[in-house]
Amino acid sequence: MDFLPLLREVVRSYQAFENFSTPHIKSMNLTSPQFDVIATLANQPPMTCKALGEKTLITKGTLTGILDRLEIKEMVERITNTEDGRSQKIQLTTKGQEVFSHAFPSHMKHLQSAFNQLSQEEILNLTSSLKKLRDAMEKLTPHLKEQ
Amino acid sequence: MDFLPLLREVVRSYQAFENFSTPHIKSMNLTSPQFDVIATLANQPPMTCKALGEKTLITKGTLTGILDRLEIKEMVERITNTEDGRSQKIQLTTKGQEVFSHAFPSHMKHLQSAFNQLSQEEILNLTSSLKKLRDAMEKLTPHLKEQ
DNA sequence: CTCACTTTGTTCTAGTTAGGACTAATATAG
DNA sequence: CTATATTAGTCCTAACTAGAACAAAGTGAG
Repeated sequence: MDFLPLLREVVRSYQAFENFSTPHIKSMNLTSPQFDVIATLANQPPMTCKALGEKTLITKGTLTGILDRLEIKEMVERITNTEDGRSQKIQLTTKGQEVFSHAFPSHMKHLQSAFNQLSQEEILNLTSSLKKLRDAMEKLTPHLKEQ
Repeated sequence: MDFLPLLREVVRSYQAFENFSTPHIKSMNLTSPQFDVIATLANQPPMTCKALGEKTLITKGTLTGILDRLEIKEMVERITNTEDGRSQKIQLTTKGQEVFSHAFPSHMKHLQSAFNQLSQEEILNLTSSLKKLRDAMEKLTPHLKEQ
């Protein structure tokens, strides 16, 4: 019945993840959302803002600014969508792909050093327990009109 | 060895928590960090910004702005610290206490409806597994000179 | 005591963040 | 076909976020 310790731990472990992950991403001259966008676009056909937002869990108003900054850095470009005039498609530039090919493996290695400390079984159990908690909350969350 | 599903689930379940919790707090005319500060100050002797930041996991630069807004709303006040001229002590005003006495039980009830869906055993297991993951990351996080 | 170091909180900057108003384009009902 | 509704993305606002530079106050070694 006492869920407060779990609630605190959810918040704290998420923050611990951010504190562990973010400085490493910063050291490669990216922000966390920028890294997220690049990793999502990599090795994929160009996708719309909507699709990109759904995959990264970044809302549209936020995504515009992140894409603006990645465009300035010439890592991403917006191209016209011939199928639908309302939207554009987003894709990595050559420079964006080069950044990805270095930053992604490097960051995975960084993360691995932490996750390594859990057994495969613990990882699986934790994943499914978290999903159950997430489902419980999502079921009760007033929807969120998908961006 | 494949930790990506867990990583995704940590991020997603945290976001699900935010999406579930935040709208309810907003409906009481507070932001999540403001609620957090008020709940931390309630039923406690006045504390310094430093102590408040450590308890809420809000860094000092951020905390200044949050306290400014809570002061404008007259829910919190900064009082001089007679023991140390560098710092002040923060405390709830009478209005802040009144807001807390309504908002806190109401929000706990809201959260309970989600956490209720997990058994006590699941809650305990999840809490300790998350703590283990957090410890693994904190151990490897370059310190972070405690604000 | 005095100078160097540390600590506390504010200020500043750059970047998210969500949500709502808005425009342009598409889809749909009649 | 046409008026209406929906959808995609941008812009705007208010707030949070970390981190670094800063001033004021306290601490400690000599």
